[in-house]
Amino acid sequence: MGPAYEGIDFGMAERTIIKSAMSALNIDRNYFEKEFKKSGDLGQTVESFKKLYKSFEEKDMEVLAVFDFFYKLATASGNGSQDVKVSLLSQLIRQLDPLSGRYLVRLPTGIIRLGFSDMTILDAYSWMLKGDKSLRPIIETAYHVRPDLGFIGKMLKEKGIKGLEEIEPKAFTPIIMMKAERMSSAKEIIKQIGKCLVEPKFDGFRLQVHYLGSDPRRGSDPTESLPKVRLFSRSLEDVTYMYPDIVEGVKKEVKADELIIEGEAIGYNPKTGEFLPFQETVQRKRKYDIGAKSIEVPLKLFAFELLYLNGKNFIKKPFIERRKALEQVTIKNKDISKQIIVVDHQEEVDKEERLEEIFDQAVAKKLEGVIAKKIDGIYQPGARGWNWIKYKRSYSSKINDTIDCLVMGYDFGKGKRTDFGMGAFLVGVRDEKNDKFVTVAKIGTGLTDEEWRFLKIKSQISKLKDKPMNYSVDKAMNCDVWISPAIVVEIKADEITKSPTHTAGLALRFPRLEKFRDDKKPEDVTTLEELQHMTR
DNA sequence: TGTGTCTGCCCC
DNA sequence: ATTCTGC
DNA sequence: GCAGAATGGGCAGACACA
Repeated sequence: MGPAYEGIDFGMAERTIIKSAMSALNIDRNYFEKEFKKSGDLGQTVESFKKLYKSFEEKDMEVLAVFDFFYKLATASGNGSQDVKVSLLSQLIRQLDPLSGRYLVRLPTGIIRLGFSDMTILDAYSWMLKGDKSLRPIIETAYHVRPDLGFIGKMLKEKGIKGLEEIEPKAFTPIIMMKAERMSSAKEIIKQIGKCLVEPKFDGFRLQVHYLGSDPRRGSDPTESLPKVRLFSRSLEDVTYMYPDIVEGVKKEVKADELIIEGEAIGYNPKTGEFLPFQETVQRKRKYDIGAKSIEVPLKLFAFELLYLNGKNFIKKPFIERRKALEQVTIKNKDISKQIIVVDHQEEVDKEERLEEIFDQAVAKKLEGVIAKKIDGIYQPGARGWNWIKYKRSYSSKINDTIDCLVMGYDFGKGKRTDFGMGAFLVGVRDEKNDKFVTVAKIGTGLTDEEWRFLKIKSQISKLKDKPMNYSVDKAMNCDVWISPAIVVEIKADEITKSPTHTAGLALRFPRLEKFRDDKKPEDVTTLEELQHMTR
Protein backbone atom coordinates (compact mmCIF):
# COMPACT_ATOMS: atom_id res chain seq x y z
CA MET A 1 0.00 0.00 0.00
CA GLY A 2 3.04 2.21 0.34
CA PRO A 3 6.68 2.11 1.40
CA ALA A 4 7.50 -0.01 4.43
CA TYR A 5 8.55 2.81 6.67
CA GLU A 6 5.20 4.57 6.44
CA GLY A 7 3.87 1.90 8.73
CA ILE A 8 0.66 0.94 6.98
CA ASP A 9 0.03 -2.78 7.46
CA PHE A 10 -2.71 -5.03 6.14
CA GLY A 11 -3.13 -6.52 9.61
CA MET A 12 -4.26 -9.60 7.79
CA ALA A 13 -2.28 -12.74 7.04
CA GLU A 14 -2.78 -16.44 6.43
CA ARG A 15 -5.47 -17.23 9.01
CA THR A 16 -7.68 -14.26 8.19
CA ILE A 17 -7.19 -14.66 4.44
CA ILE A 18 -8.40 -18.25 4.75
CA LYS A 19 -11.55 -16.96 6.45
CA SER A 20 -12.13 -14.54 3.58
CA ALA A 21 -11.66 -17.22 0.97
CA MET A 22 -14.01 -19.62 2.79
CA SER A 23 -16.65 -16.96 3.00
CA ALA A 24 -16.22 -15.80 -0.61
CA LEU A 25 -16.34 -19.25 -2.10
CA ASN A 26 -18.66 -20.79 0.48
CA ILE A 27 -16.27 -23.64 1.19
CA ASP A 28 -15.91 -25.73 4.32
CA ARG A 29 -12.77 -25.02 6.36
CA ASN A 30 -11.41 -28.57 6.31
CA TYR A 31 -11.81 -28.88 2.55
CA PHE A 32 -10.08 -25.55 1.94
CA GLU A 33 -7.22 -26.24 4.32
CA LYS A 34 -6.67 -29.67 2.86
CA GLU A 35 -6.27 -28.22 -0.62
CA PHE A 36 -4.10 -25.39 0.73
CA LYS A 37 -1.71 -27.83 2.38
CA LYS A 38 -1.56 -29.82 -0.84
CA SER A 39 -0.59 -26.82 -2.98
CA GLY A 40 1.42 -24.88 -0.39
CA ASP A 41 0.18 -21.63 -1.85
CA LEU A 42 -2.89 -19.63 -0.89
CA GLY A 43 -3.03 -17.94 -4.30
CA GLN A 44 -3.08 -21.19 -6.22
CA THR A 45 -5.70 -22.64 -3.87
CA VAL A 46 -8.10 -19.74 -4.31
CA GLU A 47 -7.53 -19.70 -8.05
CA SER A 48 -8.33 -23.35 -8.50
CA PHE A 49 -11.45 -23.17 -6.31
CA LYS A 50 -12.67 -20.19 -8.31
CA LYS A 51 -12.21 -22.14 -11.53
CA LEU A 52 -14.15 -25.04 -10.03
CA TYR A 53 -17.10 -22.98 -8.80
CA LYS A 54 -17.79 -20.35 -11.45
CA SER A 55 -19.34 -17.21 -10.03
CA PHE A 56 -21.91 -15.10 -11.88
CA GLU A 57 -20.81 -11.96 -10.04
CA GLU A 58 -17.47 -11.71 -11.86
CA LYS A 59 -16.77 -8.39 -13.54
CA ASP A 60 -13.87 -6.21 -14.60
CA MET A 61 -12.57 -3.71 -12.11
CA GLU A 62 -10.26 -0.70 -12.40
CA VAL A 63 -6.89 -1.10 -10.70
CA LEU A 64 -7.57 2.03 -8.68
CA ALA A 65 -10.86 0.58 -7.46
CA VAL A 66 -9.02 -2.51 -6.25
CA PHE A 67 -6.45 -0.28 -4.57
CA ASP A 68 -9.32 1.48 -2.84
CA PHE A 69 -10.61 -1.83 -1.46
CA PHE A 70 -7.18 -2.72 -0.13
CA TYR A 71 -6.69 0.72 1.35
CA LYS A 72 -9.96 0.43 3.26
CA LEU A 73 -8.97 -3.06 4.34
CA ALA A 74 -5.57 -1.97 5.61
CA THR A 75 -6.88 1.06 7.49
CA ALA A 76 -9.87 -0.65 9.14
CA SER A 77 -9.42 -0.73 12.92
CA GLY A 78 -11.30 -1.03 16.18
CA ASN A 79 -14.34 -3.10 17.09
CA GLY A 80 -15.60 -5.23 14.24
CA SER A 81 -12.63 -4.42 12.04
CA GLN A 82 -11.71 -8.08 11.55
CA ASP A 83 -15.13 -8.66 9.99
CA VAL A 84 -14.66 -5.61 7.79
CA LYS A 85 -11.32 -6.90 6.53
CA VAL A 86 -12.71 -10.36 5.86
CA SER A 87 -15.74 -8.96 4.09
CA LEU A 88 -13.74 -6.58 1.87
CA LEU A 89 -11.29 -9.23 0.70
CA SER A 90 -14.10 -11.70 0.30
CA GLN A 91 -15.98 -9.32 -2.01
CA LEU A 92 -12.90 -8.88 -4.17
CA ILE A 93 -12.37 -12.63 -4.41
CA ARG A 94 -15.98 -13.12 -5.50
CA GLN A 95 -16.08 -10.28 -8.01
CA LEU A 96 -12.82 -10.88 -9.83
CA ASP A 97 -11.68 -13.70 -12.10
CA PRO A 98 -9.67 -16.75 -10.93
CA LEU A 99 -6.28 -15.39 -11.99
CA SER A 100 -6.92 -12.15 -10.12
CA GLY A 101 -7.94 -14.27 -7.14
CA ARG A 102 -4.45 -15.73 -7.12
CA TYR A 103 -2.88 -12.32 -6.58
CA LEU A 104 -5.61 -10.84 -4.39
CA VAL A 105 -4.74 -13.25 -1.61
CA ARG A 106 -0.99 -13.17 -2.17
CA LEU A 107 -0.84 -9.41 -1.88
CA PRO A 108 -1.48 -9.06 1.89
CA THR A 109 1.00 -11.84 2.70
CA GLY A 110 3.78 -10.03 0.85
CA ILE A 111 4.65 -13.22 -1.07
CA ILE A 112 3.69 -12.33 -4.61
CA ARG A 113 5.93 -14.82 -6.43
CA LEU A 114 6.36 -12.91 -9.67
CA GLY A 115 10.02 -13.87 -9.96
CA PHE A 116 11.23 -10.33 -9.48
CA SER A 117 11.43 -7.81 -6.70
CA ASP A 118 12.62 -4.29 -5.85
CA MET A 119 16.04 -4.60 -7.47
CA THR A 120 14.57 -5.83 -10.76
CA ILE A 121 12.16 -2.90 -10.78
CA LEU A 122 15.11 -0.54 -10.39
CA ASP A 123 16.59 -2.19 -13.49
CA ALA A 124 13.29 -1.68 -15.27
CA TYR A 125 13.35 2.04 -14.45
CA SER A 126 16.77 2.23 -16.05
CA TRP A 127 15.49 0.42 -19.14
CA MET A 128 12.54 2.78 -19.28
CA LEU A 129 14.85 5.79 -19.60
CA LYS A 130 17.79 4.41 -21.52
CA GLY A 131 17.02 1.02 -22.97
CA ASP A 132 19.63 -0.71 -20.79
CA LYS A 133 20.51 -0.99 -17.12
CA SER A 134 23.35 1.53 -17.07
CA LEU A 135 21.40 3.96 -14.87
CA ARG A 136 20.83 1.34 -12.19
CA PRO A 137 23.67 2.55 -9.88
CA ILE A 138 22.31 6.10 -9.76
CA ILE A 139 18.78 4.87 -9.23
CA GLU A 140 19.87 2.41 -6.56
CA THR A 141 21.79 5.08 -4.66
CA ALA A 142 18.66 7.20 -4.52
CA TYR A 143 16.63 4.17 -3.48
CA HIS A 144 18.92 3.58 -0.49
CA VAL A 145 18.00 6.99 0.85
CA ARG A 146 14.37 6.90 -0.21
CA PRO A 147 13.31 3.23 -0.37
CA ASP A 148 9.94 3.86 -1.98
CA LEU A 149 9.55 2.35 -5.47
CA GLY A 150 6.44 4.42 -6.14
CA PHE A 151 8.17 7.66 -5.24
CA ILE A 152 11.27 6.86 -7.31
CA GLY A 153 9.14 5.91 -10.33
CA LYS A 154 7.08 9.07 -10.09
CA MET A 155 10.19 11.21 -9.76
CA LEU A 156 11.75 9.57 -12.82
CA LYS A 157 8.63 10.11 -14.91
CA GLU A 158 8.30 13.73 -13.82
CA LYS A 159 11.88 14.94 -13.73
CA GLY A 160 13.96 12.21 -15.30
CA ILE A 161 17.23 11.01 -13.84
CA LYS A 162 18.03 14.55 -12.69
CA GLY A 163 15.18 14.35 -10.22
CA LEU A 164 17.04 11.66 -8.34
CA GLU A 165 20.01 13.88 -7.74
CA GLU A 166 17.86 15.88 -5.35
CA ILE A 167 17.50 12.78 -3.20
CA GLU A 168 20.51 12.77 -0.93
CA PRO A 169 21.25 11.90 2.68
CA LYS A 170 19.98 14.38 5.18
CA ALA A 171 18.68 14.31 8.72
CA PHE A 172 15.24 12.68 9.11
CA THR A 173 15.40 10.71 5.87
CA PRO A 174 16.44 7.19 6.96
CA ILE A 175 19.05 5.23 5.02
CA ILE A 176 18.75 1.49 4.38
CA MET A 177 21.07 -0.13 6.85
CA MET A 178 24.09 -2.19 5.97
CA LYS A 179 24.49 -5.77 7.16
CA ALA A 180 27.63 -7.77 7.84
CA GLU A 181 28.86 -10.87 6.04
CA ARG A 182 29.69 -13.96 8.10
CA MET A 183 32.95 -15.82 8.67
CA SER A 184 34.02 -18.55 11.04
CA SER A 185 37.67 -17.88 11.81
CA ALA A 186 40.17 -15.04 12.25
CA LYS A 187 42.29 -16.56 9.51
CA GLU A 188 39.57 -16.24 6.88
CA ILE A 189 38.80 -12.68 7.94
CA ILE A 190 42.39 -11.45 7.65
CA LYS A 191 42.67 -13.18 4.29
CA GLN A 192 39.49 -11.48 3.10
CA ILE A 193 40.01 -7.87 4.26
CA GLY A 194 43.55 -7.63 5.65
CA LYS A 195 44.07 -4.90 8.22
CA CYS A 196 40.82 -4.19 10.01
CA LEU A 197 39.22 -2.46 12.97
CA VAL A 198 37.63 -4.87 15.41
CA GLU A 199 34.77 -4.07 17.74
CA PRO A 200 32.50 -6.09 20.04
CA LYS A 201 29.11 -7.29 18.81
CA PHE A 202 26.26 -6.63 21.24
CA ASP A 203 23.01 -8.56 21.27
CA GLY A 204 20.42 -5.81 21.09
CA PHE A 205 18.62 -4.06 18.27
CA ARG A 206 19.78 -1.62 15.63
CA LEU A 207 18.95 2.09 15.75
CA GLN A 208 19.74 4.83 13.24
CA VAL A 209 19.87 8.21 14.96
CA HIS A 210 19.10 11.44 13.13
CA TYR A 211 19.92 14.71 14.87
CA LEU A 212 19.51 18.42 14.19
CA GLY A 213 21.23 20.63 16.77
CA SER A 214 19.66 23.79 18.09
CA ASP A 215 19.74 26.55 15.53
CA PRO A 216 18.06 29.95 15.92
CA ARG A 217 17.91 30.29 12.14
CA ARG A 218 15.30 27.54 11.95
CA GLY A 219 12.26 29.80 12.21
CA SER A 220 10.62 32.27 14.53
CA ASP A 221 8.73 29.70 16.60
CA PRO A 222 11.06 29.06 19.58
CA THR A 223 10.33 25.31 19.58
CA GLU A 224 11.53 25.17 15.98
CA SER A 225 15.06 26.04 17.02
CA LEU A 226 15.39 23.32 19.68
CA PRO A 227 17.47 20.20 19.01
CA LYS A 228 15.53 17.49 17.23
CA VAL A 229 16.07 13.74 17.28
CA ARG A 230 14.51 10.89 15.27
CA LEU A 231 15.22 7.20 15.75
CA PHE A 232 14.70 4.56 13.06
CA SER A 233 14.55 0.78 13.41
CA ARG A 234 16.21 -1.62 11.02
CA SER A 235 13.04 -1.70 8.92
CA LEU A 236 13.25 2.12 8.87
CA GLU A 237 10.19 2.52 11.04
CA ASP A 238 10.19 5.76 13.06
CA VAL A 239 10.50 4.50 16.66
CA THR A 240 11.52 7.78 18.32
CA TYR A 241 8.65 7.75 20.82
CA MET A 242 9.64 4.32 22.16
CA TYR A 243 13.04 5.38 23.47
CA PRO A 244 12.86 8.73 25.27
CA ASP A 245 16.02 7.84 27.22
CA ILE A 246 18.03 7.47 24.01
CA VAL A 247 16.58 10.73 22.71
CA GLU A 248 17.70 12.54 25.87
CA GLY A 249 21.09 10.85 25.67
CA VAL A 250 21.58 12.10 22.12
CA LYS A 251 20.65 15.65 23.09
CA LYS A 252 23.14 15.64 25.96
CA GLU A 253 26.01 13.61 24.57
CA VAL A 254 26.16 14.49 20.88
CA LYS A 255 27.46 17.74 19.49
CA ALA A 256 26.72 18.57 15.87
CA ASP A 257 24.53 20.76 13.73
CA GLU A 258 23.22 17.85 11.73
CA LEU A 259 24.17 14.19 11.81
CA ILE A 260 23.22 10.58 11.21
CA ILE A 261 24.80 7.86 13.34
CA GLU A 262 24.04 4.22 13.87
CA GLY A 263 24.38 1.85 16.78
CA GLU A 264 23.13 -1.14 18.74
CA ALA A 265 20.78 -0.49 21.65
CA ILE A 266 20.99 -2.89 24.57
CA GLY A 267 19.31 -3.00 27.96
CA TYR A 268 21.23 -3.25 31.20
CA ASN A 269 20.50 -3.88 34.84
CA PRO A 270 20.75 -0.44 36.48
CA LYS A 271 21.87 -1.97 39.78
CA THR A 272 24.63 -4.25 38.55
CA GLY A 273 25.41 -2.68 35.19
CA GLU A 274 25.17 -6.12 33.53
CA PHE A 275 23.81 -6.33 30.01
CA LEU A 276 20.48 -8.05 29.61
CA PRO A 277 19.65 -10.96 27.31
CA PHE A 278 17.93 -10.06 24.06
CA GLN A 279 14.56 -11.34 25.29
CA GLU A 280 14.58 -8.63 27.97
CA THR A 281 16.05 -5.86 25.85
CA VAL A 282 13.40 -6.36 23.19
CA GLN A 283 10.66 -5.65 25.72
CA ARG A 284 11.61 -1.99 25.30
CA LYS A 285 10.07 -2.09 21.84
CA ARG A 286 6.57 -1.07 22.91
CA LYS A 287 3.78 1.47 22.52
CA TYR A 288 2.51 1.69 26.12
CA ASP A 289 4.06 1.96 29.59
CA ILE A 290 7.17 3.38 28.00
CA GLY A 291 8.17 5.51 31.00
CA ALA A 292 7.96 2.70 33.56
CA LYS A 293 9.74 0.21 31.34
CA SER A 294 12.55 2.65 30.54
CA ILE A 295 13.33 2.88 34.26
CA GLU A 296 13.17 -0.89 34.70
CA VAL A 297 15.23 -1.57 31.56
CA PRO A 298 17.42 1.42 30.71
CA LEU A 299 19.24 1.35 27.38
CA LYS A 300 22.70 2.21 26.21
CA LEU A 301 23.41 2.87 22.56
CA PHE A 302 26.73 1.55 21.34
CA ALA A 303 27.33 3.87 18.39
CA PHE A 304 29.43 2.29 15.65
CA GLU A 305 28.82 4.31 12.50
CA LEU A 306 28.59 7.89 11.30
CA LEU A 307 26.96 8.43 7.89
CA TYR A 308 26.43 12.15 7.71
CA LEU A 309 27.79 15.17 9.53
CA ASN A 310 27.09 18.88 9.10
CA GLY A 311 26.26 18.82 5.42
CA LYS A 312 28.89 16.24 4.54
CA ASN A 313 28.01 12.78 3.28
CA PHE A 314 30.28 10.15 4.88
CA ILE A 315 28.76 7.06 3.27
CA LYS A 316 31.50 6.67 0.66
CA LYS A 317 34.35 7.74 2.95
CA PRO A 318 36.75 5.08 4.29
CA PHE A 319 35.64 3.59 7.58
CA ILE A 320 38.59 5.00 9.49
CA GLU A 321 37.42 8.52 8.64
CA ARG A 322 33.86 7.80 9.67
CA ARG A 323 35.13 6.37 12.93
CA LYS A 324 37.30 9.42 13.68
CA ALA A 325 34.36 11.74 13.03
CA LEU A 326 32.17 9.57 15.25
CA GLU A 327 34.64 9.85 18.12
CA GLN A 328 34.69 13.62 17.73
CA VAL A 329 30.95 14.19 17.90
CA THR A 330 30.34 12.47 21.22
CA ILE A 331 30.68 14.18 24.57
CA LYS A 332 31.93 12.02 27.42
CA ASN A 333 30.01 12.06 30.68
CA LYS A 334 32.26 12.26 33.77
CA ASP A 335 30.39 9.30 35.23
CA ILE A 336 30.91 6.56 32.64
CA SER A 337 28.10 4.45 34.06
CA LYS A 338 25.67 7.23 33.16
CA GLN A 339 26.85 7.53 29.57
CA ILE A 340 24.02 6.58 27.21
CA ILE A 341 25.66 7.06 23.83
CA VAL A 342 28.81 4.99 23.98
CA VAL A 343 31.55 4.82 21.37
CA ASP A 344 33.17 1.64 22.53
CA HIS A 345 36.81 0.70 22.34
CA GLN A 346 38.06 -0.59 19.02
CA GLU A 347 41.35 -2.14 18.00
CA GLU A 348 43.32 -2.11 14.77
CA VAL A 349 44.38 -5.64 13.86
CA ASP A 350 46.33 -7.23 11.06
CA LYS A 351 47.38 -10.53 12.64
CA GLU A 352 44.99 -13.44 12.89
CA GLU A 353 46.35 -14.47 16.30
CA ARG A 354 45.40 -11.14 17.81
CA LEU A 355 41.97 -11.19 16.18
CA GLU A 356 41.35 -14.65 17.56
CA GLU A 357 42.34 -13.39 21.02
CA ILE A 358 39.95 -10.45 20.88
CA PHE A 359 37.21 -12.83 19.79
CA ASP A 360 37.92 -15.16 22.72
CA GLN A 361 37.79 -12.26 25.15
CA ALA A 362 34.46 -11.10 23.71
CA VAL A 363 33.01 -14.59 24.07
CA ALA A 364 34.32 -14.81 27.65
CA LYS A 365 32.45 -11.57 28.36
CA LYS A 366 29.27 -13.30 27.11
CA LEU A 367 29.05 -11.12 24.04
CA GLU A 368 27.82 -12.49 20.71
CA GLY A 369 31.25 -12.15 19.13
CA VAL A 370 33.01 -9.43 17.13
CA ILE A 371 32.63 -7.36 13.98
CA ALA A 372 35.75 -6.76 11.89
CA LYS A 373 35.54 -3.76 9.59
CA LYS A 374 37.75 -3.17 6.58
CA ILE A 375 39.85 -0.15 7.42
CA ASP A 376 39.14 1.78 4.21
CA GLY A 377 35.78 0.18 3.44
CA ILE A 378 32.82 2.36 2.47
CA TYR A 379 29.39 2.00 4.07
CA GLN A 380 27.31 -0.13 1.71
CA PRO A 381 23.64 0.80 2.30
CA GLY A 382 21.18 -2.03 1.89
CA ALA A 383 23.90 -4.58 1.19
CA ARG A 384 25.34 -7.45 3.16
CA GLY A 385 28.81 -6.24 2.38
CA TRP A 386 32.28 -7.68 2.83
CA ASN A 387 33.46 -4.42 4.40
CA TRP A 388 31.94 -5.69 7.62
CA ILE A 389 32.46 -9.25 8.77
CA LYS A 390 30.78 -10.76 11.77
CA TYR A 391 32.43 -13.55 13.66
CA LYS A 392 29.96 -15.03 16.09
CA ARG A 393 30.51 -17.53 18.85
CA SER A 394 28.22 -20.00 17.14
CA TYR A 395 30.16 -19.87 13.84
CA SER A 396 33.43 -20.81 15.45
CA SER A 397 34.64 -24.34 14.90
CA LYS A 398 36.35 -24.08 18.29
CA ILE A 399 33.02 -24.13 20.06
CA ASN A 400 30.75 -26.97 19.23
CA ASP A 401 27.72 -27.20 21.41
CA THR A 402 25.10 -29.12 19.51
CA ILE A 403 22.38 -31.29 20.94
CA ASP A 404 20.97 -34.60 19.80
CA CYS A 405 17.23 -34.48 19.33
CA LEU A 406 14.36 -36.75 18.44
CA VAL A 407 12.24 -35.89 15.41
CA MET A 408 8.67 -35.88 16.76
CA GLY A 409 6.60 -34.64 13.83
CA TYR A 410 6.59 -32.37 10.83
CA ASP A 411 4.65 -29.73 8.91
CA PHE A 412 3.85 -29.64 5.20
CA GLY A 413 5.91 -27.04 3.42
CA LYS A 414 4.87 -24.01 1.43
CA GLY A 415 6.18 -22.60 -1.84
CA LYS A 416 9.21 -24.49 -3.06
CA ARG A 417 9.06 -26.85 -0.07
CA THR A 418 5.66 -28.16 -1.15
CA ASP A 419 7.23 -30.76 -3.42
CA PHE A 420 9.32 -32.11 -0.56
CA GLY A 421 6.17 -32.74 1.46
CA MET A 422 7.91 -31.18 4.44
CA GLY A 423 8.74 -27.60 5.40
CA ALA A 424 9.85 -27.95 9.02
CA PHE A 425 10.07 -30.57 11.73
CA LEU A 426 9.58 -30.56 15.49
CA VAL A 427 12.36 -31.86 17.69
CA GLY A 428 12.63 -32.67 21.37
CA VAL A 429 14.76 -34.11 24.15
CA ARG A 430 14.07 -36.81 26.72
CA ASP A 431 12.57 -35.91 30.08
CA GLU A 432 13.77 -38.89 32.10
CA LYS A 433 11.87 -38.03 35.28
CA ASN A 434 8.49 -38.11 33.56
CA ASP A 435 9.46 -40.60 30.89
CA LYS A 436 8.38 -38.22 28.11
CA PHE A 437 9.75 -36.37 25.16
CA VAL A 438 9.54 -32.59 25.50
CA THR A 439 10.00 -30.11 22.64
CA VAL A 440 12.86 -27.62 22.24
CA ALA A 441 12.67 -26.33 18.65
CA LYS A 442 11.22 -26.56 15.20
CA ILE A 443 13.79 -26.93 12.44
CA GLY A 444 13.28 -25.24 9.09
CA THR A 445 16.81 -24.80 7.80
CA GLY A 446 20.14 -26.51 7.43
CA LEU A 447 18.92 -29.25 5.07
CA THR A 448 19.71 -29.43 1.38
CA ASP A 449 16.84 -30.15 -1.02
CA GLU A 450 18.03 -33.72 -1.17
CA GLU A 451 18.06 -34.04 2.61
CA TRP A 452 14.48 -32.79 2.82
CA ARG A 453 13.39 -35.49 0.39
CA PHE A 454 15.42 -38.05 2.32
CA LEU A 455 13.85 -37.12 5.65
CA LYS A 456 10.37 -37.20 4.17
CA ILE A 457 10.85 -40.74 2.88
CA LYS A 458 12.48 -41.88 6.10
CA SER A 459 9.67 -40.48 8.23
CA GLN A 460 6.92 -42.26 6.28
CA ILE A 461 7.83 -45.55 7.95
CA SER A 462 7.13 -44.08 11.38
CA LYS A 463 4.07 -42.01 10.48
CA LEU A 464 1.31 -42.07 13.12
CA LYS A 465 -2.41 -41.26 13.20
CA ASP A 466 -2.24 -39.37 16.49
CA LYS A 467 0.26 -37.76 18.79
CA PRO A 468 1.84 -40.45 21.04
CA MET A 469 0.98 -40.36 24.75
CA ASN A 470 4.59 -39.77 25.77
CA TYR A 471 4.99 -36.61 23.64
CA SER A 472 4.42 -33.43 25.61
CA VAL A 473 3.69 -30.65 23.07
CA ASP A 474 2.17 -27.18 23.42
CA LYS A 475 -0.69 -26.61 20.99
CA ALA A 476 1.22 -23.78 19.33
CA MET A 477 3.68 -26.47 18.21
CA ASN A 478 1.10 -28.86 16.77
CA CYS A 479 2.26 -30.74 13.70
CA ASP A 480 0.57 -31.79 10.48
CA VAL A 481 2.04 -35.28 10.86
CA TRP A 482 3.28 -37.11 14.00
CA ILE A 483 5.97 -39.72 13.86
CA SER A 484 6.98 -42.34 16.40
CA PRO A 485 10.42 -42.21 18.08
CA ALA A 486 12.91 -43.32 15.41
CA ILE A 487 14.92 -40.52 13.82
CA VAL A 488 17.75 -38.75 15.67
CA VAL A 489 19.27 -35.47 14.48
CA GLU A 490 22.10 -33.26 15.67
CA ILE A 491 20.90 -29.67 16.05
CA LYS A 492 23.01 -26.53 16.25
CA ALA A 493 21.91 -23.29 17.88
CA ASP A 494 23.34 -19.96 18.97
CA GLU A 495 21.93 -20.11 22.46
CA ILE A 496 19.55 -21.89 24.83
CA THR A 497 16.85 -19.57 26.13
CA LYS A 498 13.86 -19.76 28.49
CA SER A 499 10.76 -20.67 26.58
CA PRO A 500 7.07 -19.95 27.11
CA THR A 501 5.99 -22.41 24.40
CA HIS A 502 8.40 -25.31 24.25
CA THR A 503 7.61 -27.95 26.85
CA ALA A 504 11.26 -28.36 27.83
CA GLY A 505 10.86 -24.89 29.34
CA LEU A 506 13.86 -24.09 27.17
CA ALA A 507 14.22 -23.34 23.49
CA LEU A 508 17.00 -23.13 20.94
CA ARG A 509 17.75 -19.74 19.38
CA PHE A 510 18.36 -19.88 15.61
CA PRO A 511 18.11 -23.69 15.41
CA ARG A 512 19.38 -25.54 12.32
CA LEU A 513 20.18 -29.10 11.35
CA GLU A 514 23.84 -29.99 11.75
CA LYS A 515 23.61 -33.62 10.69
CA PHE A 516 21.54 -36.78 10.80
CA ARG A 517 22.54 -39.23 13.51
CA ASP A 518 21.54 -42.59 12.11
CA ASP A 519 24.05 -44.10 14.53
CA LYS A 520 21.91 -43.03 17.50
CA LYS A 521 18.70 -44.41 18.91
CA PRO A 522 15.83 -42.38 20.44
CA GLU A 523 17.01 -43.42 23.92
CA ASP A 524 20.37 -41.79 23.21
CA VAL A 525 19.15 -38.23 22.63
CA THR A 526 20.16 -35.42 24.97
CA THR A 527 18.23 -35.43 28.22
CA LEU A 528 16.35 -32.47 29.65
CA GLU A 529 18.75 -32.44 32.56
CA GLU A 530 21.77 -32.25 30.29
CA LEU A 531 20.13 -29.42 28.37
CA GLN A 532 19.51 -27.50 31.58
CA HIS A 533 23.18 -27.80 32.46
CA MET A 534 24.20 -26.49 29.05
CA THR A 535 22.24 -23.27 29.58
CA ARG A 536 24.74 -20.53 30.11
C1' DT B 1 -12.27 -7.80 32.73
C1' DG B 2 -9.68 -11.72 31.64
C1' DT B 3 -8.15 -15.13 28.01
C1' DG B 4 -7.09 -16.81 23.42
C1' DT B 5 -5.70 -16.11 18.61
C1' DC B 6 -3.43 -13.78 15.14
C1' DT B 7 -0.14 -10.42 13.31
C1' DG B 8 4.26 -8.08 12.29
C1' DC B 9 8.04 -5.34 4.82
C1' DC B 10 8.51 -7.12 14.05
C1' DC B 11 12.95 -7.75 16.53
C1' DC B 12 16.69 -10.96 16.40
C1' DA C 1 18.05 -14.47 12.47
C1' DT C 2 20.37 -19.18 9.27
C1' DT C 3 20.75 -21.75 5.33
C1' DC C 4 20.48 -23.36 0.60
C1' DT C 5 20.12 -22.55 -4.52
C1' DG C 6 19.65 -20.59 -9.15
C1' DC C 7 21.65 -17.16 -11.78
C1' DG D 1 28.93 -13.66 -4.94
C1' DC D 2 24.31 -11.99 -4.85
C1' DA D 3 19.45 -12.02 -4.32
C1' DG D 4 15.59 -14.63 -3.23
C1' DA D 5 13.02 -17.90 -0.73
C1' DA D 6 12.39 -21.26 2.57
C1' DT D 7 12.31 -21.53 7.61
C1' DG D 8 13.32 -20.51 13.38
C1' DG D 9 12.05 -18.13 18.88
C1' DG D 10 9.52 -14.74 21.11
C1' DC D 11 7.92 -10.10 22.17
C1' DA D 12 3.88 -6.43 22.40
C1' DG D 13 -0.39 -5.06 20.40
C1' DA D 14 -5.00 -5.53 18.44
C1' DC D 15 -9.21 -7.84 18.38
C1' DA D 16 -12.74 -11.37 19.39
C1' DC D 17 -15.23 -13.52 22.70
C1' DA D 18 -16.78 -15.35 27.06
